[in-house]
Amino acid sequence: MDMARNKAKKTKTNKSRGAILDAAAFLFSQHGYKGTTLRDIAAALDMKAGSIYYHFSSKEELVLEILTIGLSNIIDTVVRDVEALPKNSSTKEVLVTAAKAHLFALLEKGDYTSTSIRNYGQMPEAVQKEGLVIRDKYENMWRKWLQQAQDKGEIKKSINLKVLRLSLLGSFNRTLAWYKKGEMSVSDIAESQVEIFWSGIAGDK
Amino acid sequence: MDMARNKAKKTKTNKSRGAILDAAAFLFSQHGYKGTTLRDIAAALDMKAGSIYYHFSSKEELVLEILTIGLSNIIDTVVRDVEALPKNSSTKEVLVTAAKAHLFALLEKGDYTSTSIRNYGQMPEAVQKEGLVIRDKYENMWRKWLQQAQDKGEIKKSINLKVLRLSLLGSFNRTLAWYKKGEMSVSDIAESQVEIFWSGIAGDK
DNA sequence: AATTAAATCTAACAATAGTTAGAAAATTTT
DNA sequence: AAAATTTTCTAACTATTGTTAGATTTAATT
Repeated sequence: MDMARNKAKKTKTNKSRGAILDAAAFLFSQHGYKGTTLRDIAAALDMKAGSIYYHFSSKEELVLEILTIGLSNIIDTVVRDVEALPKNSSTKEVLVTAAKAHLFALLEKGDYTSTSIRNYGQMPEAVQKEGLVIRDKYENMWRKWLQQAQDKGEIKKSINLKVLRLSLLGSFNRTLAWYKKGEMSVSDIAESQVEIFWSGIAGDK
Repeated sequence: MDMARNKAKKTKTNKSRGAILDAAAFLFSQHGYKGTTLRDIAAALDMKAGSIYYHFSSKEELVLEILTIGLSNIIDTVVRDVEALPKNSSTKEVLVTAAKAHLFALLEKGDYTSTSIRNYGQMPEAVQKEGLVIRDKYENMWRKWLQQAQDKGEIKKSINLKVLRLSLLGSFNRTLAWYKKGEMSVSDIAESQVEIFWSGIAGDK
């Protein structure tokens, strides 16, 4: 009957919806998608499993949203920080900035990103497909940066860019497996990693 | 009654026991531990789930054996190849050799190793614990090699060895996620990766 | 060929999973 | 405060899971 009415319904839904996402991201990152039940997630919030269905229509929808948030967060952070650099920044500066941004997003909002990066295999196919799309977009950015740097002579011609890109992102992402809060700062880790890739490790003797 | 008799019972058991391990490793690596059912594994071999219990006493025992095989395979291969080098080999030679051995083990017996390296979280605690023991042993080898190389001046003093070790192994292991048979050879990937770490990527301009 | 042992199957059990419909409680709006 | 709406709970259903005991088949040994 009445058509224009429910536009900006300030549904207070968003409170526990966010709480559910957080709890689910944490548990997924800890025990995997299949290893986490809706009852586990509900219990972490003093709720019952059935209640989750008021906010999400399925377990799959829940994990899809976590995946999207996790991956987008990395991309957005990296893009923002890199674009904020002066136009004439050196490749190394870009690398350090991107590395720091990537690691910050990865290790701070860690529950979302690690859910996204590990355990592809156990997720429903539709979710995997969506993840690939986002990841490809991100990898293409890196592909472009590295190619431009090599064209300008700031990266040796002899370097295989595919191996480089995958080694870089591989060692960034693997940080998830060993990073412990309080030991080394995210910033130091990023600088250390870029320094290794940039200058190599060979001694002078 | 008769005591010494069943010493080397050439039980023909070993045939389908191995087949079960192979099928399980493949499925685990593809869909994760929790995402693979005993019925899936049996079906892949035209068997029924119950039959698996003639060879293994539980799903946990099955995955534990796969994990042990996968990790030990990497360690054994790497140790064998590195120890076969002449005593006076350079650090870079050691690195290239170790990288190749690691990647070969990782990518050839890939089902076992990738089951072992991904998806820790979903495995039973006892299995995780065992995996950590083996992994620590391996990481300690690398720790030793890198430390000696730095002491001898073959790796810059300024390099943080912890970050280096984890970056190296991280990018090796991440190869699992992108390696495709037929594109780049395992050998080339290993050499490429070591070259990047060894000499860095900085151009001369 | 008969007997023994090895391997698989059948058929079920109990536990747990995602999911759902409707009742109950909590919150917001009037 | 009454009414309407939003949120959570209850309680169940169905499918699937790891697992088991016993019957059955296949292979090895005598």
